[in-house]
Amino acid sequence: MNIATVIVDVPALGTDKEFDYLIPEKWIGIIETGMRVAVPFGPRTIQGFVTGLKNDSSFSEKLKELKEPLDLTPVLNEELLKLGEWLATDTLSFKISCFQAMLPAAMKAKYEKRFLRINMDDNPFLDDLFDGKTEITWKKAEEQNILPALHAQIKLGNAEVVYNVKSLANKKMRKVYQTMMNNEEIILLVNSLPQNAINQKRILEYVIKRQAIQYTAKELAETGSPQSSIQALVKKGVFTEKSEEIYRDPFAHKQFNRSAPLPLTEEQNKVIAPILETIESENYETFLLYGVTGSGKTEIYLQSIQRVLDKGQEAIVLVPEISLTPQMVDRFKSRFGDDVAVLHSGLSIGEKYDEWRKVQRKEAKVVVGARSAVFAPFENLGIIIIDEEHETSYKQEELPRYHARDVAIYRAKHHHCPVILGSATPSLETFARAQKKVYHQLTLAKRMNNKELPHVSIIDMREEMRDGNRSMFSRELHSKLEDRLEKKEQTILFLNRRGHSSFMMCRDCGYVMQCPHCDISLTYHQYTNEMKCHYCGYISFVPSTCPECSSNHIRYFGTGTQKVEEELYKIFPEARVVRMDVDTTGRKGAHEKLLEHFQSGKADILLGTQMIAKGLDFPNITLVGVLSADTMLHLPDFRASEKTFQLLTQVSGRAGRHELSGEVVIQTYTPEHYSVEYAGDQDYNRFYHQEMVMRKVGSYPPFYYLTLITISHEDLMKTVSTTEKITKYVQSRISNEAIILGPVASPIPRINNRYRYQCLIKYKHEPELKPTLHKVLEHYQQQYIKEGLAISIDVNPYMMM
DNA sequence: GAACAACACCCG
DNA sequence: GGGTGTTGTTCG
Repeated sequence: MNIATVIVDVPALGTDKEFDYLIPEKWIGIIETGMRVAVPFGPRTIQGFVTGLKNDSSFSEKLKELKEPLDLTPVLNEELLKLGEWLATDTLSFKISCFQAMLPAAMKAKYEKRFLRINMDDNPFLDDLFDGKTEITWKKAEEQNILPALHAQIKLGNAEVVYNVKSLANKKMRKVYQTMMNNEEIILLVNSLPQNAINQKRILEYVIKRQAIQYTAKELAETGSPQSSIQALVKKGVFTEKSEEIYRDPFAHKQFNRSAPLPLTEEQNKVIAPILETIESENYETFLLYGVTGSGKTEIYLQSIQRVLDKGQEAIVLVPEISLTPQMVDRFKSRFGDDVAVLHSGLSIGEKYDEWRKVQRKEAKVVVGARSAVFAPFENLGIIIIDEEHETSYKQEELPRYHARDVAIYRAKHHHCPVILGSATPSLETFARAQKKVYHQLTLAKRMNNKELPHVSIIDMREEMRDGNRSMFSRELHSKLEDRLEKKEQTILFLNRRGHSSFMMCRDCGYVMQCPHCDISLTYHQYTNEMKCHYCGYISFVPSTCPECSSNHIRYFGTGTQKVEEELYKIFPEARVVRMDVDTTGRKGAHEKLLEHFQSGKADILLGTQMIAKGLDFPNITLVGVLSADTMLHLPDFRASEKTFQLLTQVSGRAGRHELSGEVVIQTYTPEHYSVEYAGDQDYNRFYHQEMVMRKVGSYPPFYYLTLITISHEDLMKTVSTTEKITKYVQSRISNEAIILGPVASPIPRINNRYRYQCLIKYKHEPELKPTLHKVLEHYQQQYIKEGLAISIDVNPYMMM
């Protein structure tokens, strides 16, 4: 086996294939499938993944030798390599992008270009160019404007360019000092030291006191002695100096109280039985764990995982990014201790890398993390759990556009283990599959403490308006807020800002400030006092008079959290409000701090957007107010009703989870809409049936699969004509059963001066579709990429914009 | 994606 | 001729 097949780090269609490389003699037997290697590629050296080993190549020319391995052990096992290939075909992405998506960001290659001086003769000009050294980085040369001069020297044979592949990953190391001396020897040494060597003496006294075999640099430094005296002792042979890898521990400052399994209710016992059976019999099966909020889903997860661990297997738990609050992590850490690795975007690149390495080295058995944690490199998986299964954050919007649920099921089939999809409001796709017995449905209908679900009142804001109430708080919400403030109970106010955020409009002529590069209105940001485009980042001043008609009746509309906060202070000056949105939670850890502040009772009202809808479980919350339930309802998205229902149900579930019972007030302009009405009744079943009718009529999932093709280009005509051509071509290659919508302009027809057209394909079974789309990409990518034509294909899209 | 060869163009 | 900018090809 002296030839390696390699997928190289060039995300392009022409390079999305295996390249053969000779393995140099000294690496034979060391280089394995799944390792990262540095390979020469054209004139450069780049990173690649070894996908296989073989003895002969069909490549007709002479093979190049690969340069060196970048790992000691493979970073991708056979399963993950196969998964990557499948993912690439399934989502129409490049293999290299899929491999990279499976690994922590720290493993992405960093490339470095340097000039090396070859001619060492006395040459003042060369000395000057290289600043007296033997090499200079490309970056430095560029800054100093000496690139042309260096190129000239390369031609003369006085210098050359070397390419380096560096791993972004840096293991955190620390110095440790070991001593082989016993007490007597040390005392002898202390006595032989000169009088003034107090620092060395102090260290040795510490050593005698501690009697440890090894000391960290930090420990020795704490004796108050400088680094130089430690080095002096190393020289004298007291210590041997070593480096060892340490893990960055994001939870180092935290104490986790060990928790024991809780006794299960009768209902929970019924539900967990088939899961445990599947774990025992090592079969693949997908379960839908459908349970209302507070019904004890997490305990089911924990005890299922316990069984998996008892069998010596491993577990993956996916949670939506937003709910990776300490609360969730706490529950897993306190049950499974150091067996848990946590992977989420709040960690630094290095921290993520360390958590990943814990898994790779089998030091962790349970991974709790967001979407990408589904790729955790376990080899003996016993269960995959996806909590809040309906969350759209499980779909990655960038390449590769995969859905964690699909990956989970793929991996579970490979490992013969169960997948649990947990939700109080399952996605229609999942629930429909459970109804069809594709998934095994398990239901938890009762809340654990037998608390009743909170009472929900739906307020028609049109009526409030008619009765002369122009405030954003209905009379009912107002009086309930007053009541809670008096009783010192807590309230959550939820503002569904997605849909329309605050924009400027002239009351006289109706002018709305638009982004000059995108067909979207600018959003007003109070904290910076700017008008900002959410798509291209364009920033403009805030007009004081209307640019169209010069009227000074230009005002901002839509309700931002800041505006609600101001209003709250006006009505309830004594209320202590915590505001949570992108502005107040930007900094790392801010999220947790605000929640802690609220939890400890230092605030009366928690005001926020989406991010407060999930996972919060505070005993003193007795009122939940939704300020405008229907802003999302009018988005051009067939899932708008589903999302509205889910969100309203989720927020309502925040109230009265403990001793105190709760109330929910939902304010809306469309109380008659079924998603609002059924959310008010907390009636998932009726919502499901109504929504399924709508989906059937519209030929949407779960009745049809979708694939969305979006074409964008600076020139409108080019965009339209290309979309037309592609649509026609696709139509000619697939059956009449499929429905093709388009070409039509995208919901946002222009972003960053690029026009956007799209074509939506609805289908049930089209084996030719993916090959056809691949051909489309091949055809156009080659032909048009230089003109700036962009084609994006999203299989099972969640964002229709 | 990036390097480079091939090509076109311009210089006055 | 030579410098400069653009385009197309290729990478094992």
